[in-house]
Amino acid sequence: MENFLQELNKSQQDAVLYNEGPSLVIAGAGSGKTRVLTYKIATLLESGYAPYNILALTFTNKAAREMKERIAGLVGLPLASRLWMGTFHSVFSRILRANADRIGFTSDFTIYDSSDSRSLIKSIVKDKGLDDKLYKPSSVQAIISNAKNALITPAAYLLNKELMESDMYSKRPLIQEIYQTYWNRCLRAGAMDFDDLLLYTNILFRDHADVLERYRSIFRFVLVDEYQDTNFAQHLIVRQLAREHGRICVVGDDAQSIYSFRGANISNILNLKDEYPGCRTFKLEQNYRSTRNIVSAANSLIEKNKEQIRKNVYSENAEGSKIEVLNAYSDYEEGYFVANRILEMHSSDGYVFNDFAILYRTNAQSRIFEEALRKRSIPYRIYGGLSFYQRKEIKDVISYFRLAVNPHDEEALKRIINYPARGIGDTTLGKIIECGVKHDVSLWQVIVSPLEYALPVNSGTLGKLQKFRELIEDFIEENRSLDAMEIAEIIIRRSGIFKEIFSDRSVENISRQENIQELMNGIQEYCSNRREEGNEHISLVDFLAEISLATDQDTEEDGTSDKVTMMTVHASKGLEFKNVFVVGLEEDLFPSSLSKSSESEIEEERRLLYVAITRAEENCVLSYAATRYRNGQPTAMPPSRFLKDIDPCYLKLPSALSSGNKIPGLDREPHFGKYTSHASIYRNKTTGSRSSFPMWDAEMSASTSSLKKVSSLVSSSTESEERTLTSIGNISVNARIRHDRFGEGTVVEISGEGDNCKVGVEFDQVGKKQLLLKFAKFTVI
DNA sequence: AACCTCTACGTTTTT
DNA sequence: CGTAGAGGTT
Repeated sequence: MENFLQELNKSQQDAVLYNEGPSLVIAGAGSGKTRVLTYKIATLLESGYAPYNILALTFTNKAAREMKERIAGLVGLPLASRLWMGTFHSVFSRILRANADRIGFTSDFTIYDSSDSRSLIKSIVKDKGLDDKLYKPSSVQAIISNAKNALITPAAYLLNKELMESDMYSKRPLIQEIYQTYWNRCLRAGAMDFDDLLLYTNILFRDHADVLERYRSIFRFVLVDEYQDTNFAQHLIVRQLAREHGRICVVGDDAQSIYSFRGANISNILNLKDEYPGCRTFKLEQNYRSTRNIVSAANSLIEKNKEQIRKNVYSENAEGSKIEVLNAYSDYEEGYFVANRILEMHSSDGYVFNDFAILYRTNAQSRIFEEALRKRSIPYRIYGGLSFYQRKEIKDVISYFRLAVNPHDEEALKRIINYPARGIGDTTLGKIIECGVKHDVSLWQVIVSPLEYALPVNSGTLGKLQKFRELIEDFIEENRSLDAMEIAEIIIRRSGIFKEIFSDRSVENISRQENIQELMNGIQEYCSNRREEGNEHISLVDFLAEISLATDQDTEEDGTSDKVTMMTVHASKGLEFKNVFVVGLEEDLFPSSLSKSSESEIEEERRLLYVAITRAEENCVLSYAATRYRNGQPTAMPPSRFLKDIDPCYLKLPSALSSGNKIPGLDREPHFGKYTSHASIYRNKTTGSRSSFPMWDAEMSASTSSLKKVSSLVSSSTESEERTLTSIGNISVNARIRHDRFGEGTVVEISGEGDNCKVGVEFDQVGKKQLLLKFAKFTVI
């Protein structure tokens, strides 16, 4: 134990060693927060706590996994793996499964992801004959989610004057009714959404004193990471578990609170001392991650916020270089600048690609950087966007899994009742739903007893439904005895998915096959991991429970590959990189146009930038573009106000336009001129003439607009029924082309017409390929 | 029921 | 610009 302590500074030691009462650790960015938590848990274990007496809550699976690994390194895996450690959602879903009967569920309940719940809301709005423009499923979903986070049930909603009046004002008086129906249908389907996991935990603890008592005595010590991101429901769960005995340690940084949009409330951490009498506060202020310059720059930014706990984050590392500010004419040029800068630093400063991250405000920005990096052959990986589990073919397979575990699962059933096609169309499904609603039973119950519920369908349809029922019952039966892997294989074969997807090798099916293969590998891996931990029987339920709370952030990356990381700033929290590019620093993007209505929203955006900058260890680059494609339109973008919040003495401003310490564009309005000249660049490209910017010529020759030109010529040639198969559009046999993936090659044949038009190309590197003109991305050279 | 075309729509962040 | 969803067509 002594040697642990030597690796900690004084304030870290104090925080680790004080375990007699409640404590709050305010941990500045890069101050070794995770280290304190892991050592604290190790200390608790040494001082006699059993691992299962310790509850440690995090916000991401990744954070939980990393911490578990580090603790395993200190005390060994057997001990570490028996800690109650995980995200709020995963830990409490476990507890809910164990006590499901107390709250009207079974332990096999399904977890709806946000698209499941949106789809259910949509279906309810439709059933009630409401206008889905007014009752937009996503807005209704947000309202319901907020209510749940505030622990307001449908019944409580009805009694809540404020909410009901607000719905009246927005001309949507029936929201409560939708909420009530949503609630009932989830209950009937045996399903919980993300918010329910926290809400029902609160209900469980509130209504069942014996259960609460039991968990209070099990969790003799409670630790919570990232407390600034807790919402009311989470805060209350923690309070119920820990306030009485007061053995709690909460870690967080108010300066890094960036999730208020989903109900996180900074006052949970700011007011903690009032809730836990005798609470001691420890501040970790030394930053070990970043250079002095980066820390100072970040400090000068966050100082502009009014709401915060004052602290003095400092670094004793090298001074480091200044934060570089890049200004580009356009979003494309921004991508080009960043890609270039990465290559420069890669070749001259000895960095590997893993040392770089590009952080942006919105996922939509990733596209341009992908393109720019791909052109320069810089390897990259993207986090976020649509996750693996959101892909259609994966959701389909998972839906079968879900039904095998819980056939009442409405969303899963709707998804695959006619996939693969078995003649049960929308009309029949509509009748089943109507029938279920009428008798207040699940869709599955209607299918099992169609006569009892007087389902109005003909005998042919009835037969099809019974065949479907037998299929699912077969899965349910097999699932009782088989392992996750075995049942998964059976389901994929007997459901007809295998036949559907693996029968041919068409372009789009190949990627589906790969995805399903990847899913199977995932199950296999999950099973072997669980076996290592000493479980013999690994059921499908367990696997589903795991993946319904997994995000693509959690998919294992092979640490061997050397790639630039791209992700949103939100996703980067808790990570660090040697070199960080924060891009798109423009008004209405960062800060987002949707977060400008109040000062507190602006402050949150400022914290977001603070988080982004403090990810950097050695170099940080901030970039912005004067024009950017927004909704298909090139739009003038003023630089972000945050650029002038950072003390310019920590910045290296763009040389070309830097006059003194001014940020180009901040104090004047030159963009209109630049913007128009840019619009003309775009025009020039489509008409084929050359722009006057050399860099554009070099970089944009393989642009999407020239691709468009090819395909538009192709379709015009089909219109005139032209069948010259030696040339089509501006492609002809013997033409040289460049393909994004396959490199350069020579066209050897042209066949088909219209959308089926194919070109055979002999590539220099990879041999002959048939390219479907409709899809292939290449340019004639 | 599958396929296609057209239009409308939206762009915040995530367990 | 890109997609998703509706609507129409085979």
